Amino acid sequence: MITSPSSRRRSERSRKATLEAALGLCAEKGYARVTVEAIAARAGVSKKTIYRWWPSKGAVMLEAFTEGLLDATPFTDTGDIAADLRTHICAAVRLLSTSPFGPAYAGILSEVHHDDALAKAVREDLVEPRFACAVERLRRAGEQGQIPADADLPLAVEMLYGPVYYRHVLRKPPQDEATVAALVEHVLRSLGARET
Amino acid sequence: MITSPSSRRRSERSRKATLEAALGLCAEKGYARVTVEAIAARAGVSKKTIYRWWPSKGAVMLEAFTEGLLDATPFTDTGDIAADLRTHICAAVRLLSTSPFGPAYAGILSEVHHDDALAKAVREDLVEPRFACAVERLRRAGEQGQIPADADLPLAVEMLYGPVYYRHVLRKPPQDEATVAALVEHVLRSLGARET
Amino acid sequence: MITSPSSRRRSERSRKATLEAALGLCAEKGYARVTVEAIAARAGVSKKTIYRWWPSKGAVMLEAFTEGLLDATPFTDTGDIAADLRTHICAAVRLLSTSPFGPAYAGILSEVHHDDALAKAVREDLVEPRFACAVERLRRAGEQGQIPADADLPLAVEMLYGPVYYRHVLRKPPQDEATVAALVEHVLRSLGARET
Amino acid sequence: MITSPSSRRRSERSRKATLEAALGLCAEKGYARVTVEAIAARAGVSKKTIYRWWPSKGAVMLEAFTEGLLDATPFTDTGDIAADLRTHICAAVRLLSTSPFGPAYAGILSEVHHDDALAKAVREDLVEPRFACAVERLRRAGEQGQIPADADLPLAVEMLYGPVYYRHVLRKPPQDEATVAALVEHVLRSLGARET
DNA sequence: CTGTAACCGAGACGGTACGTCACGTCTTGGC
DNA sequence: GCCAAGACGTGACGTACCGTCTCGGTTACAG
Repeated sequence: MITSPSSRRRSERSRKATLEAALGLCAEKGYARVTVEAIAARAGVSKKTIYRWWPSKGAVMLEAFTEGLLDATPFTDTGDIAADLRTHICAAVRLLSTSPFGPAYAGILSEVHHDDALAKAVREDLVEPRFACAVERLRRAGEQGQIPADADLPLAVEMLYGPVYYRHVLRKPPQDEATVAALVEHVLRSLGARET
Repeated sequence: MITSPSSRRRSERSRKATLEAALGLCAEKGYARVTVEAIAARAGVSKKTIYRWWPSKGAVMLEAFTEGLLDATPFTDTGDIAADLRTHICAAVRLLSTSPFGPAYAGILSEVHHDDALAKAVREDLVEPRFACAVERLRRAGEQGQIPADADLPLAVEMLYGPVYYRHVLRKPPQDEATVAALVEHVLRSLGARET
Repeated sequence: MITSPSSRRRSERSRKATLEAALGLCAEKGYARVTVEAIAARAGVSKKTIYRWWPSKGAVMLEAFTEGLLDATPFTDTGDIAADLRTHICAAVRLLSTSPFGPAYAGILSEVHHDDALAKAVREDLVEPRFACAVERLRRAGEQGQIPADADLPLAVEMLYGPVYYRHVLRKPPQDEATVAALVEHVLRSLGARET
Repeated sequence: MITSPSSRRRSERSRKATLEAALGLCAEKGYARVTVEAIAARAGVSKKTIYRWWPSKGAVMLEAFTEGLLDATPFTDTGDIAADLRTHICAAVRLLSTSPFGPAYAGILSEVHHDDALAKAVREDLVEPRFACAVERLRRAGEQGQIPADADLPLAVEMLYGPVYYRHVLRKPPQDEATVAALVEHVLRSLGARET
């Protein structure tokens, strides 16, 4: 984690209020217009306290975003790889279409380019675990014979997530369910999966 | 264009110097640490002049980036759709791996989320024209029977560009040529193209 | 004069419009808020033209003020020195209470401290001629026996004008007629004049 | 005072450094060329801090000037009204001839015309207290029979200060001691004082 | 009676300073 | 002994004018 995970002395009240204020302000004024000053003021917390526990606004937002993210996009295994991928990608798209999570993640990504620690935290705490989950789910599909054993699974995952990021960072309208379904179908077909 | 494209009286010298300074500073200190003040100082141009012709730092960078982009990633038509896509995507990946263009584009994308005018300019002047070129190239491939006539071409283009954006915004290592080749092959296969 | 006195080619229309705009703006927004840009815009004249004929805003204002001043505060000689001084001082006080002349003169004085040319122009074109007139009027009064022959006339003039400047620069309420009358009477008495 | 006189948290170090820098720069480059930026830079203080405690450059200068003024021009009471007035006026003239106080006060006066708060502060904190002192000193002289009981004391004070302001704002050479002596003598005589 | 040169309006230009904002650090005093 | 409150130095923001400088267009003398 980018934040020191805990301290006996850390005030949970301050932590909660800070994260809540951060997301709230993000929803109201957009990520870029949120300042540490404003978060502190809204949370009734001093700037010093924020800087004590997080290195930057991005880190606050990442923690807030992550807390909101985890249950929103579960990886299920119903035995139907296409359906599971559709479910997962749809959930991700839906989350990114939702305020404040969409703007928050966009903002976090925008800081990734000049904040090495944040970049590391995003990749290690957020992206790679879920990437690995997706690969793992495909691997099981391979074991079940739904896709060839030698399929290039990381490439497939990139082909799934890529268009989601593409639309999000360019602020294009997010995929609807049919588009997600087509995407999943194409990706599976590109791996040489049997048609469903 | 986000800038009024011309004014008889506009000083070409100032324009050139500004764009050059913007890219130079971006290479040296990173997009986020470039300020309009610094661009003005380096270019020997007044801040007022920059604000007269561009609404924001992002707009300056976009113009500079666009000028550098256009010849770097041409769309060729050699008759071999796979080869042409490889060529194009490789060029794009290579440009994004190159300072100052990679950082510049990442920075531009980071402003897209809070700058509507810039978002519009990026989409209309940069993304959509090239997206359309790619679709058009695929359409011709369809006419030549290299891919099915009813293929979902926009989806294919998103599957091509998506992973490039995905890696770029997450600061993952860019694709190498083999990965690009695999990507292109998978996308074509997902469309139902005859194997080459 | 601080301005080059004339040129055959000089546009009288521009000159008039400039002076008028300067006084008008001074009345509306106060001397300090008047800018050369605004004068030029209001007068329908280019900044270049203003700078061609006047070295500074203060010089424009001085010319405008002087044109308005000269007939406003004549030196009469009715044979009664006390009455004539009252008339003159009252006229001066009244002019300085009048927009835009009061603010304009206050503004000019405020520039005198950092503009040597303007200081010289104010003294030579405005202050000293009128100072000399006052001394001369007192000298004639001395010849007529209204005040002693050896009176310190410059000191007397300073005692007359001084309080007017004092109130003006401190933005105290200007003298009313009775106060002017008392002032004149005191000054004459201080010179050893016979009581009237 | 134009400034809130105190705040428990205000840094005395910053306040001192600011006032000192303001006077120093005023001496070196003249009031008009002093900028808040330069004061901040020289004092090692942030502009924000200056604007937190003073509303304008003029207010800074006024505080600096006032601190320097108070002991420079005391009102003594030796029992000899003429001598005391000479002493006081000479001290004032001398202060106004001294850098940076002369330029500073001239500059302050120049802002009085477009800054109502400053005008009020100058009058209330600077001019009127001293004016009242002078009237009071004259009143005691009246009690002692040095001047008539019904003399117009405020008018007398204006006749004393007026010429000092007159010369100062017009940048005429300041009065020498003999001129001050003559002025005082004339003013007292104008009140009907017994000759000394 | 027609060049041609000065003047004109317009406004872009390189600058300086403005007054504001947010940063991240530091200090104080109350709980 | 922790924390809110907020002052502090720093530095960039976007704006306003400065005074200089081209631009074309117009005007009015001089050849």
